[in-house]
Amino acid sequence: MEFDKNVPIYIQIMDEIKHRIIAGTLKAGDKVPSVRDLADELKVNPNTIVRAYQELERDGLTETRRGMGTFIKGEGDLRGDKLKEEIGLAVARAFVQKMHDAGINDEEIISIIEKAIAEKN
Amino acid sequence: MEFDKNVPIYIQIMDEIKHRIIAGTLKAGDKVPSVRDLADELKVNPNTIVRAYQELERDGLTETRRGMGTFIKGEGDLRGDKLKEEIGLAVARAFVQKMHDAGINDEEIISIIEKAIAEKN
Amino acid sequence: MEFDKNVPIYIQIMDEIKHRIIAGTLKAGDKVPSVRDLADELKVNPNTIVRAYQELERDGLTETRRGMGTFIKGEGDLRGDKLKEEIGLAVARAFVQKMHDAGINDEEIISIIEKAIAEKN
Amino acid sequence: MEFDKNVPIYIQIMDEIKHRIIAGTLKAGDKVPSVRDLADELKVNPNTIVRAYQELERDGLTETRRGMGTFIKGEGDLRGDKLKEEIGLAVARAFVQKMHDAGINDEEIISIIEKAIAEKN
DNA sequence: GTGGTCTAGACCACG
DNA sequence: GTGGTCTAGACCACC
Repeated sequence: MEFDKNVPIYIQIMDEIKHRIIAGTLKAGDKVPSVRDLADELKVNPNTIVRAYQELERDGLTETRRGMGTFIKGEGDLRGDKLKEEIGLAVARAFVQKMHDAGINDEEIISIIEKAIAEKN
Repeated sequence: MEFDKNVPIYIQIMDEIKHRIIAGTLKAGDKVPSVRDLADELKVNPNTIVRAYQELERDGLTETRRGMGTFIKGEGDLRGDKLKEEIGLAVARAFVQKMHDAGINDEEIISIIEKAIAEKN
Repeated sequence: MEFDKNVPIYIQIMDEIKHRIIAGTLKAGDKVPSVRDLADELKVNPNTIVRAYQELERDGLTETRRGMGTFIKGEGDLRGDKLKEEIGLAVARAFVQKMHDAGINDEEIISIIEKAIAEKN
Repeated sequence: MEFDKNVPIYIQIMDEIKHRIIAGTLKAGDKVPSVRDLADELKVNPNTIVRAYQELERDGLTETRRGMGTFIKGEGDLRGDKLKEEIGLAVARAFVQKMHDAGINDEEIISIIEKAIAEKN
């Protein structure tokens, strides 16, 4: 895993975990790597991992059991699909707001998005 | 004007200027407020305004004429519409990237955007 | 049984035993569940149960008889009522201290408590 | 300021700030000492102060303005009295719950509290 | 073994 | 000057 140096590493680790939940690689009840193991693997300081895990817990995505490790929290409705929807919608709302602020109207938004997508492929 | 504390104030000021150009409040040749005036108006450190103006100039949107102030640069194609397109596309590109990272595919992007728009109205 | 993750599990298990004594479910001379049984029941590491039992014994609430198990110790004054009083007073002392620290005076404490009680019913 | 070594220093710092808000020593809009200054004063690592301030912000009690410092956030209703009430009630709720769990009824709670208060004075 | 906290000291962007 | 992040390494309680 490579880090974008413009965004805090702990945020990128959180994102990675979220992506894995969405992708289904991590499911409710699964154990996440221990702080030390992941720190070694990512060549990152353990404190950085701790912080990422703590923030994930604050977000209600994981649960830590003392002395046992950190686990994906998934009581029924926090499955990948739900999370994907949540994240996606939150990001989309911010995006639409930004576009409106820039004086771009709804139809223009759609057409610009399509342009951006076409461009990427 | 209220600032989003997650993004540098000078960036937000740059955005504000751009929005005014798009909206037509500021047109090519117009004089932008003096550093001191704008600092007072926005209750912000003058240095912050200076930096915003410097970056706007670097972006080719303004030009400073010695002893006269800072002006909107308007040589032909830097009119509002062009700028609007430019900003919009840049924001859209970042947005599409973020959605892809989250495992959301192209059709889903469109549908989520439509949902976000509908929700706002 | 669900655990409050801010307090050690072995403490919570001790509390549970104490509550059972107060409630009368466990009486002097009764045998406490075996370490293995309780560990299974509570889905907890056996070491944790061992520690809870050790501390209960240190507190004089139980005694272990070699090869026979752990029993509620009941010599005269360690009946439920006495224990209830003891626990209650200890908890109350800590509570009053915390409220004083927060700048809440004695009358306010009583009135807040009454509010909290009313709220619960 | 002396620290109780059983509770995290950053929590104790948070409590201290809360107490000062309740006492009126810190009012809405006031600037809290800079991270470095407070770290020097308390002979504590700056990171510890940073964490305390960040958690206070998460709790909505303070606001940090980039490059300017950390300030008490107080839009109308988060004055000392309100906070006092909030903290007090939260603590009281937990206390009442604990007492009920221990099989102590409402009247007993009041009488025990009075005993604990009398004992302190 | 696990996570939680702290120190010491560094570098960065922002105002 | 300010806060934000990170590393390196330590100690602790808990399971």
